[in-house]
Amino acid sequence: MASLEEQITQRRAHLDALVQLGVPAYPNRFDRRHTVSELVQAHGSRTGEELDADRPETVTSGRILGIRSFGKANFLVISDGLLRLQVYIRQDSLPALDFKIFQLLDFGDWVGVEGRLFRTKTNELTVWAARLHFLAKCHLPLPEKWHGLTDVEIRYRQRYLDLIVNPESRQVFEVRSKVVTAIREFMTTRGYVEVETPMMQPIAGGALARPFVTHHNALDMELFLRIAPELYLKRLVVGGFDRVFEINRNFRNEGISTQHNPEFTMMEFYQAYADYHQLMQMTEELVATVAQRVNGSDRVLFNGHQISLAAPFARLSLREAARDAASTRLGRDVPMASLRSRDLAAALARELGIEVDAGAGAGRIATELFERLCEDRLIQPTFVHDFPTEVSPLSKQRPDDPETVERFELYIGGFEVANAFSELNDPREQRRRFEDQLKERAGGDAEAHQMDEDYVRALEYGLPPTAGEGIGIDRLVMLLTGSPSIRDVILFPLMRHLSSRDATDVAADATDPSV
RNA sequence: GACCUGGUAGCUCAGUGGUAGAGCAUCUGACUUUUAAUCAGAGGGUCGCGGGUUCGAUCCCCGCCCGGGUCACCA
Repeated sequence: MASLEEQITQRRAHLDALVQLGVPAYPNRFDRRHTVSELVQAHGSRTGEELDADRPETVTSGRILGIRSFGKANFLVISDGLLRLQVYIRQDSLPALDFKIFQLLDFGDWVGVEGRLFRTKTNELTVWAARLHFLAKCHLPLPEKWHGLTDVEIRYRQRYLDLIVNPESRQVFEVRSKVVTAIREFMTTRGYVEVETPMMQPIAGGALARPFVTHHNALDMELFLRIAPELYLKRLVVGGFDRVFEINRNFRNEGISTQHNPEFTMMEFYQAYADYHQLMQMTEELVATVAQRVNGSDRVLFNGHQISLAAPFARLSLREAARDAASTRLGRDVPMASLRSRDLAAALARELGIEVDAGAGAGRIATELFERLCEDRLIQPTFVHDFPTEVSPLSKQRPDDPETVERFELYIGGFEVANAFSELNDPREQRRRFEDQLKERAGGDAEAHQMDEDYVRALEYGLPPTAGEGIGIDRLVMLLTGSPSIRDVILFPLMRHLSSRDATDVAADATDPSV
């Protein structure tokens, strides 16, 4: 007996046998006193003598990840998903029924255990079971206990399996949760109010990206999944929420890569009376605080790089970065003026072998040069600031240079982690910027911004001086967990459909009682 | 979208133009402090799917499906 079907049949037979013994197949509750993790944390450092002195009793539970059987003496390894604990099953220490239950258990089953803690001869912390309770059946064989599950496709499609057998995967998502908690606390203690704004929007605004389209039946209305919460959050600042933030998903209908998932989590926040300089400072503080909080260190190892997340971060102007990189590449001094004139910039791009859109102005070309020449080299945290106005339709210009806006992006590990700017709050200038975007849209740029009349109207009521920022949570978690792919920090990353036969899934057949 | 690369037992992986292999898991037996338990035995496969070449294909060729990576595009 060994094929998958046979193993499933065997496991079901074990469950049927339990029912024959009068054991409930699916009991409704189990009153556990301690989790496995609590027991390990409370007693993991205590000696056998100490345990024998006060004989701590417990009622605990978990999934069986190991069975070692010696006939009348047996060991289980149970896990609460985080830590593991051994259980000693001795035939003459248990009621006869409980021992029969033990004999019908399979790897992966859920059990409850009552007993006292002790240490075995090999000094392993162990529960000496006085009672054993059956809690739920695992009908399917688990991946191997030693190598775990390494097939990334199964790890992503069936994350539950990954979590059962790969503790390091569980750890990543524990860290992710702590990151969100730490950020939320960081923000709320600074007086930011957490809000929720629409994810279904009639105009997908606030970023330059292609949206997903959906439809509301009763209203017969086309809607877009949001690409950013930005315009709604700023409406709230107009309404008097002078510090707001939101942590939730954005959706962008674009390519997938190690750094891009179609839905991703962003923390976006707005602060009235602040400008982008203050946000740089706050961002340094936030990143270092969160790192300390979740890892106990502001240093991380990412893709083989030791990265220091301690403030202050490097600061680099976008055009200077592009000019310096271009100079190095060409072996001559490229004058800054080359990035300010459309014709000179286009010639420079040609010289560097970088293609740019025919309609691109000097600002877009300079940005393109930066992205192509500099971006992936920014391993240590770096604020790249002062973006061209042309690529920043919602940002406020520098008073001394209208071609440049007060905007920065934070790069760590070679990719963008945050994007922030002083918010454009002049409604007439905003309308003009939207109109420029409409021209680009008419020219075929599907990512150009649409006109949002209500947003302009909100600005007409008056947005105080405000700075805002978006921080990519997935990417921050990648850095803090050393995960090279965004799919490793998203519980259920988007995957293609399997064929209908495969998607039916052997498991579905196996657990269907009608089969 | 282009290129590179992978898909063999429940899992981790070998392998070959001539009836398909290991370890773990499974099943049978032994074993009252083991821990990747051990020992003895047994079973388990549409070699991703579909064509082609061949006396014969898991292997060679073509197409497709599903992953992973690099680039392009984006955040």
